[in-house]
Amino acid sequence: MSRDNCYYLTTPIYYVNDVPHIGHAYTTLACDVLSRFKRLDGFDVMLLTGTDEHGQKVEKSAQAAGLEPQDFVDKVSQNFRDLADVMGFSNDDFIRTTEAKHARSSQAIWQAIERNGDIYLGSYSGWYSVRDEAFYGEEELTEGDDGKRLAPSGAEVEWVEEPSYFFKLSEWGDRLLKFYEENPDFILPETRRNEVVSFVKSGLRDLSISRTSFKWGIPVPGDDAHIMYVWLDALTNYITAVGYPDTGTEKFEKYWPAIHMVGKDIVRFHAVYWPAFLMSAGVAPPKRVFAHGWWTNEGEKISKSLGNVIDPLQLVERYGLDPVRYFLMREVPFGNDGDFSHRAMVNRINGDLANDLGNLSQRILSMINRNCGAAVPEPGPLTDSDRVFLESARSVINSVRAEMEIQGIHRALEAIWAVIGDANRYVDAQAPWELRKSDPDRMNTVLYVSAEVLRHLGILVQPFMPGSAAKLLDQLGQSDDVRDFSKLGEGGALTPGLALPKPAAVFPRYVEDESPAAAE
RNA sequence: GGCGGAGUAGCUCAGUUGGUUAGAGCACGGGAAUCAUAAUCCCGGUGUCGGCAGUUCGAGUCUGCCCUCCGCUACCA
Repeated sequence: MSRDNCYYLTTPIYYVNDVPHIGHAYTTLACDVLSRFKRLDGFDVMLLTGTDEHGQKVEKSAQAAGLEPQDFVDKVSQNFRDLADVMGFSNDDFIRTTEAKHARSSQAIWQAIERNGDIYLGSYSGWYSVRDEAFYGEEELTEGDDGKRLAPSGAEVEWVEEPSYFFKLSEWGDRLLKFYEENPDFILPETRRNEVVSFVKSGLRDLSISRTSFKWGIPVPGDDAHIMYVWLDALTNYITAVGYPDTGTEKFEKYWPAIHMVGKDIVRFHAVYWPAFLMSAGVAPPKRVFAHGWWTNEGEKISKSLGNVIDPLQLVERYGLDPVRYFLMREVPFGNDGDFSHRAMVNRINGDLANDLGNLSQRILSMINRNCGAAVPEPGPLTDSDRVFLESARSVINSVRAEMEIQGIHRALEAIWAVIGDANRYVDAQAPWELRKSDPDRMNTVLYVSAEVLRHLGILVQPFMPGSAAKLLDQLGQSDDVRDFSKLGEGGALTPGLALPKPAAVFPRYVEDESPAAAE
């Protein structure tokens, strides 16, 4: 069992054959935000991402590129490390399934499953699509223009008949259902859980877990003619990274089991096959599988053939990193599908960021800068409304924490933004610009309270927008060692007299380029 | 076909175990203010809560039927 103050979160490992797109960025971003939150909250966090580098498709792509598979994957896996860099991801490790330790781990889990009597040799035949890495039934196929048979996805299929090892998944149905029953939050959101439960209830078939038709993979222990089926290989990365098969190590014991973040398309692999593999191998199943939704682009489904794939690097270039991070986490209830549009993006940037939070910090800090000698003012006695306002900012961490615990990322942001709304109302109601002449002491108090709330906001916003939050906290004179959640509340309160730098805009407005050239 | 989810203000969505005049944000209209990134604040909705019927003193919230959309899954020609 993992320790209470440890938090292990994984992204799927990304298939190197893909070019990184918004879906990859979105999954890892959510994990990054959750991880940063936990670190600030005092947890020992391990965030894992990486690349899935085996399989027939990779083998063929390498061949087409005139490269050895290893050289090919070395090259393309770099794309995903570059993405992590641009997006500011804070992953603690980047695993690659071509690493030696992963082959050892995968073979070990195979052997453990085998010892448990859940593997047998049989043979598999059927129509197989290399592109989809899936078998199809005869009736699902259509005929293409050239007479070739096509999968529902449009991919070509070929008749494959080969010996294969099977995992006795059919015998795991009841145990899986019992596990879901005893762990109602194992699969989130609930709608995905329902799907999985009904899938398992409908009866499971044994799972083919090896191939002989290609070589680019991890050999089956004791039978080199076979390589391990790509999903068993891929899923095992989650325990490889914490040291499997050495389960007695500190690393394994404190981190495993993990929370797996996945796209809704791969829920079954994570919520059915994977726990079954693990239980068979005598390893604890994951803590949770959270499946998020997909993005559309300006209302349209995203597809390569439509040519409307969203490149996260371009988004960052156009809107800036933190606005993109904020938008992706705020715009859509996490778990639902959502639509990306330029208009919605600009609304979030100018509304939530520039107007609400950006302008709030600017108005508070510039009043302090101009009227309080550029230093944190000395507060006088607090009024009831001061106290209520301060308390709401100090306690919002409780609801934010509760939401983050169940991956309610958008609701966590809503709670923070409610404080921002309160803050703007507070400043308006107290009108420190009038107090400047009528009651300077009271002005000092109001600005102190405002700045103190702003400090809380800066701290809270860090997981979502690390760069912007840092700028804000810099302007409040907060050193790096006073920015974690233990400093929320009265204990970390601003020290009167602390000199503050000249304020500068943290969230600039997005101004549309109105030039004729931009109108295309 | 089966299972599941959804259908609430122009848009995106909240609405605990059925109970006072159904909410938020955005958008839109009016006003105030001028510390601030032309930012902020206040005020403004006669929404058939998909439709019909029912249970109830009372239903967005429960029951039945129907319509539409989505997801998972099965099968047949």
